[in-house]
Amino acid sequence: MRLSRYFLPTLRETPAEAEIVSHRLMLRAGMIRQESAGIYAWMPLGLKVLRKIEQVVREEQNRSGAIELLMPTIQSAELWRESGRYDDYGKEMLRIQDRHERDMLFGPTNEEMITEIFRASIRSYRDLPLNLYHIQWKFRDEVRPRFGVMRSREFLMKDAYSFDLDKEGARASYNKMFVAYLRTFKRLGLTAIPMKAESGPIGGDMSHEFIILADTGESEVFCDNSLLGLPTPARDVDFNSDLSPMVDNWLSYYAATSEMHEADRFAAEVPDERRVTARGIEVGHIFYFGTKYSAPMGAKVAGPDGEEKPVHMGSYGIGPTRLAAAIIEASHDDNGIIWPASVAPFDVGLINLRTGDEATDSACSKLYAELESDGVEVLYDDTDGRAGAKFANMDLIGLPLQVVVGPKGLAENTIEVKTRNSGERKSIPLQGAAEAIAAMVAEGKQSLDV
RNA sequence: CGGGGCAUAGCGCAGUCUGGUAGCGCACCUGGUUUGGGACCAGGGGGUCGCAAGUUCGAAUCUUGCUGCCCCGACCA
Repeated sequence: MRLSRYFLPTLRETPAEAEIVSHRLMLRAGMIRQESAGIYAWMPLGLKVLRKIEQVVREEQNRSGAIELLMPTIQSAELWRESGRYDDYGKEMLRIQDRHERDMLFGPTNEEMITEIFRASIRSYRDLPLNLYHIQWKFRDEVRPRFGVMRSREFLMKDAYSFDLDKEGARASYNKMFVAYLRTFKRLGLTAIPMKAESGPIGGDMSHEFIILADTGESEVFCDNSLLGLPTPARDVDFNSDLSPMVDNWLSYYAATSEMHEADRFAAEVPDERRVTARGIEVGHIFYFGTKYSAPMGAKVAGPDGEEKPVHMGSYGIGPTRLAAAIIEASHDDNGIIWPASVAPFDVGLINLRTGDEATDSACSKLYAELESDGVEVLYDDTDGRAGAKFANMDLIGLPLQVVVGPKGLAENTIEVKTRNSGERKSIPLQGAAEAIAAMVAEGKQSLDV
């Protein structure tokens, strides 16, 4: 993409309302624009990031055996009256009426709808287990939205719903999501720690929040330092095998949010030097809720014995919009964003230091074409701005590699490559530059492609 | 929902107390000089001063009402 033809409204100054660093940087980098309290438009650069996050989430959901569908944003109140939640949900639910004065709502979540879809088609345990997910916009009318897309009213959520004949089956489904989540966050360049969470009215031990550590996190968390170094489940993990040893290993270390924290246990179980007390951002939440919806809504299947029973369900959420902000919280410096390779809106920022200079223009054009044909996504700054402004802008939007082409280097047949993450620059020969850069891009991506 | 604050050009702000031609920096447009870490000179465009009523000869400024937004707390992916 040529910057001169792109829509990238960056800001040199920080809008006054932005409190935390991710919000500031997202506004300055022209990723988002607030349209109303807690409601944001995603500008081209932000959308590219969002789509890449979605794609990683999607790939790992699919790998685990979950199946994608797409449910509507607007739901009928009728469904929610069946489960009893229409009255329970409170003001967070945005209620609307259509022209026939039917009660509708903008979905804050989809348990009722997915249960309705399930019960319409599935009758037998032979069709289980089943895990259906979608990535769809949600609306929760938060009392006080804040921190940009970190806590917005409208947000994108991947929500998966598992269906099993019994609790044992549900636990296996739960473990699949547990492992898929570990892989998902790792691929996004994050270290997410599963922490025991409020399990709600069902009780039991099957509810975990996935938390990343960041100074601006909203809640205080406590965990064993050992968790930070645990290996991520491998790409070829067999999701049909018994995953409980793997999951149990993760759960054998102490980790809890402040609501679930037990100071005595923490002190007793975790040696002094391994105790971590930090702030955390919740980026995922998984839980089992049994027959909470299937029973009242009549989602039943026949078991091997021919007897019909309500299915056991779980739900599993990840917020891609929140993740975009969370990744920035975890990865930035004074100059701007530092995107992990897996979600960077472009792989390479190509900077032409002297537009209008024939040699520089043609070297850039050639490099640009070669990289693009190699499948490298390039944002080519072909504008006639000054060097300093171009560097600053490129640092701000945080592309992993910056390729700098100017008359000085070209005089010696070299160009410069800067790694955003380390700040390291090196000159490479113009000859074969595209191949060398493509290799660096591939290497960067591979490091996250666990 | 309780407490606090803000609303003046795309962004950051001054002007409001003490009513009298709506300003500054950045950004934008034109021309020129520049060009390896946010250049310089000259010229220029852009505002129902959040909305509505009121007071006044005259309101960004005073009064009242409304709306939007932000922050702190309680609640949530």
